[in-house]
Amino acid sequence: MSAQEIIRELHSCNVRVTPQRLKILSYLKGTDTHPTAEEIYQNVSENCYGLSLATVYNTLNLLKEHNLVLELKYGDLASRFDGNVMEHYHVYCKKCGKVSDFMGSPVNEVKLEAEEATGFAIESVRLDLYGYCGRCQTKHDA
Amino acid sequence: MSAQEIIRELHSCNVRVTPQRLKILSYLKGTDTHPTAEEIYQNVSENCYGLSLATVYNTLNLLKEHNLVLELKYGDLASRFDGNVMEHYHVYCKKCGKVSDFMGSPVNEVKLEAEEATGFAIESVRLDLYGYCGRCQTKHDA
DNA sequence: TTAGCTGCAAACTATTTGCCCTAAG
DNA sequence: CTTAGGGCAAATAGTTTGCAGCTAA
Repeated sequence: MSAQEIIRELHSCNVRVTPQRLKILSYLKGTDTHPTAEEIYQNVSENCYGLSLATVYNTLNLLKEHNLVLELKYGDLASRFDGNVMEHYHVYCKKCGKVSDFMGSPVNEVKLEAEEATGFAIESVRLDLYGYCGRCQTKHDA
Repeated sequence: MSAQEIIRELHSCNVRVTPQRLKILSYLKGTDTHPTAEEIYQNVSENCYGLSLATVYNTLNLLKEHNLVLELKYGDLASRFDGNVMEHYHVYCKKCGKVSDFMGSPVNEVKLEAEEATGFAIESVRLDLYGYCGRCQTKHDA
């Protein structure tokens, strides 16, 4: 995703474009490692002199509100962020903490069931699968 | 679920039975409100004089490790806990924060797809649906 | 008897906020 | 030129931990 496209995305949300926001969002759109705020800060700082961690948090909250990024909370401490906002799911390794994306069959039926059963109007879904990644499977001592 | 049954559950995990643990687990098994640690503390304190919040946290962590309770983290700050550990899903109201249980079709196919696509060995699933509860649907200003 | 638990308070960590200045529009 | 945003440091909130006395087994 080019810088121009990202600028357009920000404009379309009536969000003022700043170098910090541009770089943070670009970074997130260009990785699939689901970094934490701290990791984003480390990486983006490299070409954004003087960037502060508070700005990273503020920016992530802003982007989140406009559905430009996803926040993923796992059992561990720091939230992880995902620049891919298309419906997709995640697998989480209980041993090493690795998070991988996974495109699965949409779970629309479940959405409908939920609306009927609970009376909620469902807008979005989050599906996480917990287990052990290939690397950790052999050596995991439950 | 009777106190006797809860004691048996704790024993079967080689967990020492204390009044605090008994009361916290009983409370969680007997509610479907997905309380936070603070709420558990408030409620259990009423008939457990001198209970401390740290004990609530320690106990919840212990129960979690033994899969006797589930921890649910949402966008808001405090984790919520669920004493129902059978596979079921949750709907979360983006307006008022209410969390309801929902028994849906098991998503086993998705589990298999994920194992094939990612090479992970999947052990458990968490499916959350986000939207607006009946009460909040009429008055939500997106 | 004794390993493990509790309560308390202090520590810790992720995240948020207030203030002042800079920069986007 | 005007107002939102950035940087910094201090504040906050949820959660964890160290320690000393207590208790379940």
